Amino acid sequence: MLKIHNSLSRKKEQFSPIEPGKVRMYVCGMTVYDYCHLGHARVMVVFDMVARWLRASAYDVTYVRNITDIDDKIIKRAQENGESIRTLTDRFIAAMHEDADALGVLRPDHEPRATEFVEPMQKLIGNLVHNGLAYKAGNDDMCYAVRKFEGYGKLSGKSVDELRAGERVEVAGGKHDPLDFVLWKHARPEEPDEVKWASPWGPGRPGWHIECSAMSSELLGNHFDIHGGGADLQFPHHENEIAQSEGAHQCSFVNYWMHNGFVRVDDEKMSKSLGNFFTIRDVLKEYAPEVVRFFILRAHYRSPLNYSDAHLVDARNALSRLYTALRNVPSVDLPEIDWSAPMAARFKLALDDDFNTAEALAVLFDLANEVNRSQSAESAGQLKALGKVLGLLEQEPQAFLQAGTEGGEDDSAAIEARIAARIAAKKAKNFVEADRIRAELLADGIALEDSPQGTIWRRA
RNA sequence: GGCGCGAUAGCAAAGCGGUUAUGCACCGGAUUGCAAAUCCGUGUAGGUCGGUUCGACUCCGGCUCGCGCCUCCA
Repeated sequence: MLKIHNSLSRKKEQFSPIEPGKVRMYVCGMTVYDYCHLGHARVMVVFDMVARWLRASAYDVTYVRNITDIDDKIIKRAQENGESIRTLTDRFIAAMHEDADALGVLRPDHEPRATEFVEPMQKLIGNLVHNGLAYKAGNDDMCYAVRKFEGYGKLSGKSVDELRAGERVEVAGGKHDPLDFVLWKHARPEEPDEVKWASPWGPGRPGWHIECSAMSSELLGNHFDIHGGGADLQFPHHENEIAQSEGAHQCSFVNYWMHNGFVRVDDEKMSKSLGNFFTIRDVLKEYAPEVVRFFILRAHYRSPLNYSDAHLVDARNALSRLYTALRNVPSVDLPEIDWSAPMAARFKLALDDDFNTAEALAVLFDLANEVNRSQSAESAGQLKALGKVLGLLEQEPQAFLQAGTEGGEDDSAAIEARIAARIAAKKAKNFVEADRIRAELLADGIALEDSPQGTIWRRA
């Protein structure tokens, strides 16, 4: 039985879907005005893993991950670049897909773009006005009256009075209360026409939080199972979503809230504002995408994850051990996983316990040991099959072990030639020459392994 | 200031009230022409002070330190 740590209760809870056998999940995705960094990689990989595990657990999953393609930073960036919003966002959506594909992140069932759901957003705001929860502020922005929503703060554990928002947030735009947030921004003259939509409250554009309430409701219904995102979205974004959706629909919004921990650099959160971020594509120039995926899944999704070269190298070496086992022992393809088999049962227990991928990977290493010891094709097949559940170990082992860095030249022919020279030297019992070639190759990052079947190489 | 999270061996990272986590690195052995890979084995833990308990890394409390949210942020 699956247990999920619910941010609402701050406890692990037994998972029980609204509709038996079906899971509807919404995850806050990217604001597309720049390349994705490793923090984004973590959200994508973590919830990809969640969706995969739910599917492996025989749930019929509908997974939605939205794209924010209208917001202040996008407008600003497009103006700086002298291009249209659409050109900018299209470009970075394509880049995001490239990064996600590389990391083995399967496409969600729906990737709604905010700009395509402006009508539902307006409908939602209309509901809020009707329910007395929204008002027109002094500057003509439509705002949410936070204090009128009972239960505001239940997700973040904050109380309206404790927030004392005025201390750090400037009360702007004639809001009734500093905590109130914008639902609909009235059009500013300096902004391009591209970001102006007609509305009952005058031309303008949606506030940030409303898109998720509208899109989740359109694609998953007013009440669904799982809502995920980075821990920094818990407040205010997700708190505001609850206020909007429950305020508009007058029903419960989400049953399980999941928040993943941050990627850090030198024990500090990796973020745009701190400027300490590494883009996915930069990291992929140094490390294989599967190594990055493995690095992310090695930690529990709620723990902080420190990024450093040493950790990525460590992850690469660890993953090599699994691939080496698969290289050394041919595997049979298993049509399906027998979850009652000891290793598979442990693996399942781990993932059922709030998606404990660290523990699940430990099982994979134990299984690799068993594979090496028994040389069993069935065990090897099981290792492959379990790895696949996490989106790992799907490459040809040799391809992984011999892969160079992205864009590096293919020098395998030269390597093979030097290996042939060494074999000739060995045959002639010229071990000094053979060892010299081997040392030379190792200096070039190529490690040799002799076996009765011949000599094979991998990148060290 | 308010709210929350964490502190595990050289590094990384889990479970668990009593029995080997796991990976990388290290050491010994097997194997090998020598290595590598692999196997076998050894060692190195649980911030600090108290409490509960027959027994605590694991539960409770204090302290110290680190981090996050309270402002756009995955």
